[in-house]
Amino acid sequence: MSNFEAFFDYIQKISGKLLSEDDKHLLTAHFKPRKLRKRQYFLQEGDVCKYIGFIVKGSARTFTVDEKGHEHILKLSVENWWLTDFESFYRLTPSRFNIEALEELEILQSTNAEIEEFLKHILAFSAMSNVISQNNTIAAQKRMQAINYSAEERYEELVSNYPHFLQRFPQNMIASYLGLSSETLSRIKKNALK
Amino acid sequence: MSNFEAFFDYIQKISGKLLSEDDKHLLTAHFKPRKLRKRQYFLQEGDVCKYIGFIVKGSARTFTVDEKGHEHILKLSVENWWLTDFESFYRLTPSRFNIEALEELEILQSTNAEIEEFLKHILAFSAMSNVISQNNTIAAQKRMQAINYSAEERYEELVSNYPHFLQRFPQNMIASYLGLSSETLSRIKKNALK
DNA sequence: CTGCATTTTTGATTTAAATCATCACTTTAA
DNA sequence: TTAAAGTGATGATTTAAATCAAAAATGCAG
Repeated sequence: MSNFEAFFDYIQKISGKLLSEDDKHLLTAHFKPRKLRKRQYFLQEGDVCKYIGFIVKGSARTFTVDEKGHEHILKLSVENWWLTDFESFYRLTPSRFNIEALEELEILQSTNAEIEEFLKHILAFSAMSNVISQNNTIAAQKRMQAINYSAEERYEELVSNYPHFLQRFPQNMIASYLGLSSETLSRIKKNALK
Repeated sequence: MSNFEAFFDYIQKISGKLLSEDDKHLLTAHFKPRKLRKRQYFLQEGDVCKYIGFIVKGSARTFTVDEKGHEHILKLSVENWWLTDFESFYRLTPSRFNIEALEELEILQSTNAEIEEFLKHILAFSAMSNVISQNNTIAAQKRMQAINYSAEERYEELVSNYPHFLQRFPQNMIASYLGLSSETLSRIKKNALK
């Protein structure tokens, strides 16, 4: 199934190691293909996030709803990204987040217990996990700096890091992701053209 | 050496695994004790962060200096925390950060190449590394939410997560860590008393 | 204990960004 | 095909927090 080919390529590329035929069979046996329609929820606030999904096609947003009923997007996810609430997934605690498909979404999903097995038995998988952990740690460091950035600076950072997001997601989603009102983002874009 | 006892305890506690005598010898042979005086730099902007340090005693701050010459604290670190710029340390790229001792600082330090060896040969060490990665990923998720928090909310979050920081660090450092001016923090504290 | 540094508090003013309101335009759905 | 909902732009107003300025409190080195 071509879904899995992209997945295998991804693992091999990130880890720098090859998957054996046995590895591939093990992954194919335990990662379940799943489709979600636009607006469908992968995770709802209050539920334990039992699954982690590898995005084959489509996109999703992770968001919270505050006391005033306002939504705040924490993450926008696209192809070849992992989809989960790591805290809830690792610790089996109820999630504070919602994860919703923004477009028709195709994922390969698995459970915590299965992931533990892959880590133990598939060399490329655990190497990939380490690389992703490093990347996450680095991304976290960068994110921490964002507190001190102005609206313009946060926008500029997005433009340079994820330029394709601007085409792919509506402006109000981008604004929410940047922690801005959509009016402010609209004005920033106008000024940026000059 | 009692320095190492605390370090071993930490590894065993976090990993949930025991260190063998061989493991301990390997760690003792490669982690070098080092002392830094107050105000001394562990890392300067522009340098590659060659070391990772485990804090035995004391505290440090990780900060950047912006174009206007203003300092922004990204991280405050205390006993039993790791001290490094992970991006620079993992990727061997010049760092954008400064790391400075805030108090007399005692660490056990090691290099990237040595850490790789520990990960390969010491089961408890690699288990610890995985747990820390999970924690980092979760912390990163939480930090991302901070963008949407008001000054008060960020302060309240600090109070509940790291209450001892308030005793240990001067208020202007806390303010910088929260991304606030020290005047604003002073006013928040006054209001919070009511 | 004393005098100077640093840190914290307090007040007045400015500024960046949110909010509120409206309009135009485009999808989506009935 | 028409209404309804979603999206984006723009202007007026409000608000949270920064900045500027100066006084009080604290901490130390001699």
